[in-house]
Amino acid sequence: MTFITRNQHKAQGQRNPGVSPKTIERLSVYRRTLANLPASTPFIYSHELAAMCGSSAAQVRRDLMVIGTAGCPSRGYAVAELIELIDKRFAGISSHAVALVGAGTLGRSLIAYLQRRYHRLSIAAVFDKDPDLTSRVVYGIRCYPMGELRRVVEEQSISIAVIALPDASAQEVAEQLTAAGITGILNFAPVSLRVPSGTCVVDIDIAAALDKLAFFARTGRDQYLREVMDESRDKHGH
Amino acid sequence: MTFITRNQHKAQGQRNPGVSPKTIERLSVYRRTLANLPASTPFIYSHELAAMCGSSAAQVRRDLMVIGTAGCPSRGYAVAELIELIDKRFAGISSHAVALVGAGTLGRSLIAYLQRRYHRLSIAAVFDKDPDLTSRVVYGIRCYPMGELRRVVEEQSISIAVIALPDASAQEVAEQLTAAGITGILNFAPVSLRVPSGTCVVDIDIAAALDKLAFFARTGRDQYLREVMDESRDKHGH
DNA sequence: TAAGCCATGTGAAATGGTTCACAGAAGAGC
DNA sequence: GCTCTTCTGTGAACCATTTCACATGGCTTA
Ligand SMILES: NC(=O)c1ccc[n+]([C@@H]2O[C@H](COP(=O)([O-])OP(=O)(O)OC[C@H]3O[C@@H](n4cnc5c(N)ncnc54)[C@H](O)[C@@H]3O)[C@@H](O)[C@H]2O)c1
Ligand SMILES: NC(=O)c1ccc[n+]([C@@H]2O[C@H](COP(=O)([O-])OP(=O)(O)OC[C@H]3O[C@@H](n4cnc5c(N)ncnc54)[C@H](O)[C@@H]3O)[C@@H](O)[C@H]2O)c1
Repeated sequence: MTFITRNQHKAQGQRNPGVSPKTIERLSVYRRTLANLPASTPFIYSHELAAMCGSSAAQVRRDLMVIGTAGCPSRGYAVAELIELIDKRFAGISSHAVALVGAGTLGRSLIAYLQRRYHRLSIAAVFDKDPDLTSRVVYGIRCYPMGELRRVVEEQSISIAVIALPDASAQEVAEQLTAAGITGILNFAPVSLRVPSGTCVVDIDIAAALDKLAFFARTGRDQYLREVMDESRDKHGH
Repeated sequence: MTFITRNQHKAQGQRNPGVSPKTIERLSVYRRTLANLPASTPFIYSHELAAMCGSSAAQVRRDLMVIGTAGCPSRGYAVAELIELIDKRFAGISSHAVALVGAGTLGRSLIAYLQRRYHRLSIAAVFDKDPDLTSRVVYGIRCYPMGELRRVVEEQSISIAVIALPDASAQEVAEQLTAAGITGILNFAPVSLRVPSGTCVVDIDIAAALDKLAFFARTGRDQYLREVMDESRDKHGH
């Protein structure tokens, strides 16, 4: 959930010609959904995957084009092969080690979550300035003082960091991170980070998400009417 | 951070003719940014606000059109007036009380966050099935057993809920919520919720956000342009 | 009062993303 | 083997969002 949208997203380099962020996000969801499938489902149709992911069949097929699809009519896609192809598309290049900065309420919650449920990337190190936390082990991960950031990031070839800091510290720490070689930041602080070219920021703004929800999820029955009216025009293919 | 994108978002009713979700999200960010401005800044230019929010001047002006702008050349926008206009656009919508379901690791973190830093909407009640948690007060908010959901939601006119539950329980609880009258759900579980028409779901998918980051934040210096991606897509019911 | 400057508000163009619609391929039934 | 059905892969149409570009008008300076 983010919002920042500077005027980038240009060339995206030669490396990934025109793969849209939306597609990448959905591929991540497809990957997770496929991995949770029981072994009794070796094949899947685009419309089935779409239903499971809240997407549309055409959208799924279009997304799968970027991984070089090999679906077969009258059978669909081979689940195992699909997972492999998605992984290949995501593979390589950046290291899989992630740094987390800020072991407060949110930070600890994220450690618990990512350690437990997520396997492509994992938190390799936690940093905090609070001496009560540093040099301890938080949810099984070593928490370092900020002074060690550069060293640990370099030693472990970390290129991605998560910011879970008080708003006022976020910009300052973002600068330390990029100076240490971080090229991707997942930012939970509701501030707009200014980072050098070449660094990628993804913001997760929970307050803005709630506002959006409040705006669109109006109460009352005229809402209901609206949806019903929409459905007359809503084909919802397959 | 989400992904789901059924074919809704049509007319959006007569009430909000064609206000895009992106615009609403950015208005929320503008609102917060303006509110944090020192009193010594009574006026602001679109390009200044854009810089603070990581947007562009044209984007800001375009967004502000939906609130009926009253900027003045050579002075910019009156900050107080802008906040008031944004509030008016958001106002009258749904009740400002939010229910949180699931007082686990993430749930408690969210309570702390929303109580402390966010003022437009606030958590009015927490629900959990764990008897150790219910009937207690968590971070200053009463935690009810699930059986009281319908009663409390009705009594307090709650229309928005946050789901912070184990993945396996999310769908089942989403159904209880809509049955109780909830029309908007902020969903942190990485599952695609199926909800009746008229219910709006906003997903926050942290794993997908990290994958997206890993994909675009490749290491190396051939990436010249900063990449910023966005956002959440919302889904109304089927 | 006039001239220069600069920012707003907004059509219009550009870009990005989704859906449509159909050709072609593969299995099922006969 | 032929036909029927149903799905994939994809150009093209469609829709949404962003950016451009400029007419307009307020403020300042002289
Ligand atoms: N708690 C949530 O659920 C939640 C949700 C959304 C967004 N956020 C945002 O996430 C951020 C963190 O929230 P939180 O609730 O975890 O805050 P917190 O105060 O609980 O934790 C912040 C941590 O950062 C550490 N810290 C502070 N300054 C630092 C610095 N300069 N360098 C290194 N470490 C430093 C502190 O020691 C503390 O451990 C905030 O910006 C908040 O707005 C939080
Ligand atoms: N922890 C995080 O930072 C984080 C981040 C992103 C997403 N998530 C997702 O958020 C969800 C919750 O994560 P968590 O770490 O807080 O889990 P958790 O296990 O710590 O908490 C879950 C809570 O839900 C309650 N619960 C379980 N089933 C219930 C039911 N049927 N009705 C009512 N309450 C019920 C449990 O008693 C528990 O208190 C998960 O889907 C997780 O994938 C968590």
